[in-house]
Amino acid sequence: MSVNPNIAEVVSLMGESSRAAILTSLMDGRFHTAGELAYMAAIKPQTASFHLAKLVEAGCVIVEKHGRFRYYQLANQEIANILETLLSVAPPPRVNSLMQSSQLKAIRNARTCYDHLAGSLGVGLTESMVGAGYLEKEEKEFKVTSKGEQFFADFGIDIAAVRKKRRSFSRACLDWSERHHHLAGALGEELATRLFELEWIVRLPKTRAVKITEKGRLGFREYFHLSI
Amino acid sequence: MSVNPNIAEVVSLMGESSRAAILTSLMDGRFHTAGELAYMAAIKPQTASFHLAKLVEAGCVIVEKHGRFRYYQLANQEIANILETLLSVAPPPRVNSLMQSSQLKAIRNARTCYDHLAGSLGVGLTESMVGAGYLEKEEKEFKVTSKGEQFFADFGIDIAAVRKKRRSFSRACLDWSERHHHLAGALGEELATRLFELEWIVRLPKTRAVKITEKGRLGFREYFHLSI
DNA sequence: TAAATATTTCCACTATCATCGAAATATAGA
DNA sequence: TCTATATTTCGATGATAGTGGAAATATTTA
Repeated sequence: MSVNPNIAEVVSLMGESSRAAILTSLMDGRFHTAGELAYMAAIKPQTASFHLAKLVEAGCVIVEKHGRFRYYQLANQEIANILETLLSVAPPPRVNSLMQSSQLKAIRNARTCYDHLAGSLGVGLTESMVGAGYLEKEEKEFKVTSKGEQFFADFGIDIAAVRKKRRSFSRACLDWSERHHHLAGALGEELATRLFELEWIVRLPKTRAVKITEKGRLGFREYFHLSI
Repeated sequence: MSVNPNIAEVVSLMGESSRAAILTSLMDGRFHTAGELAYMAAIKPQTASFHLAKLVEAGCVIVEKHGRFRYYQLANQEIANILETLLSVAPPPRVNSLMQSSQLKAIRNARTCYDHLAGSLGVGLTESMVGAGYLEKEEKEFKVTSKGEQFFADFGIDIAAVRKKRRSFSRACLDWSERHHHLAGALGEELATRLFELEWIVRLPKTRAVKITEKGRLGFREYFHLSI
């Protein structure tokens, strides 16, 4: 229906537990099939389908059809932002088991936030780059210094190409677990992509937590002076 | 799953129209009786009571009993912030009458945000004090300079006493209508209180808009170089 | 063509919940 | 003590909406 998401509608939609579970699952920024989302929200596929239709209708979620699968994803970064904000507002999850406790630890430690990195790692990287003079914190974004331009180039990221993308270049995103800002926007995405490419981090199954590899541990120490 | 904070719980409370009306009424930062809130939300007292109990239970609202009255207030500044954010997210109110249009103008011009000033006046005052070197903008708060200490003392505000309060001293709060930061926290509250005391501003009935008096117009020009 | 899988549509059931009348409780004032 | 007022509790009602069974649709694979 409407191309632009009606944000008020979005908020009321997120108030329902099953939809909230679906959206939270989508916060990893990846595509998920309807069946996966149904499983993750612990509801039947029909019910998930019902909710997903509403979410698509409201512009919260987009869908791509590939064969008999339908892949769902958050519609855009703005939706992810609202969700992230609401996550920071919501009470911390109840910990019922050791399993959950370690999952929670993992997700606080390093996770994807839609398309960029968040958690302790995301904030740590960002602060390291600010400390090194590669980035400068401004009101709502990070400015890349000339020293930073060089750094990103060395790191294999083409700043000029990233700037051309039709989205905000280097937004500051508030981290719910750390309560600090981390790098988001096109540059944040590019950095995350590069780190996956370098295999410094790998995705963990069934969660948006990411794991820092041994290669990554060394890399983060050398390039970002982060001891993991 | 369920290692993520439960966003549904908090959001669903605010997503219901009667509760939203109650909370919006409470955004003026004052205490209101249950009856007042019922009237403002256009529901029967029983219904308001039902909603208020939920809001208290969830920690959104606090209540104080005085005689046969129960005075309700927003629980804390954080709740006010969330509401302020959701208001900024919601579509602008439809203007059905000239009356509403002027009310909207008034509320954009100068209003209370829980306990401090917001709107054009709140942002204007803050920027004036930053420009004059009384405040310095930091990440999430404003620092009072030594020049500022003197200014506030002259203005009748005891900075040392304000610092002692068990709350954040001088937070920066994002303004939904102006999209700029304004002074909040204990100092923001104290400033607003002082301005009411000086009768530079007065509360308007049934709204959180405030009116700038003639005395205020002169005062804001002289002390803050604001032409109203 | 047939079978299996992914997903949706249709439909009926059910639980939830906002609402409000009636009654109960609490307090102030006369 | 009696009355008026403020508010809550109880109980009933009605509407909304999440849910999942059954069946339809679409697509892949054998």
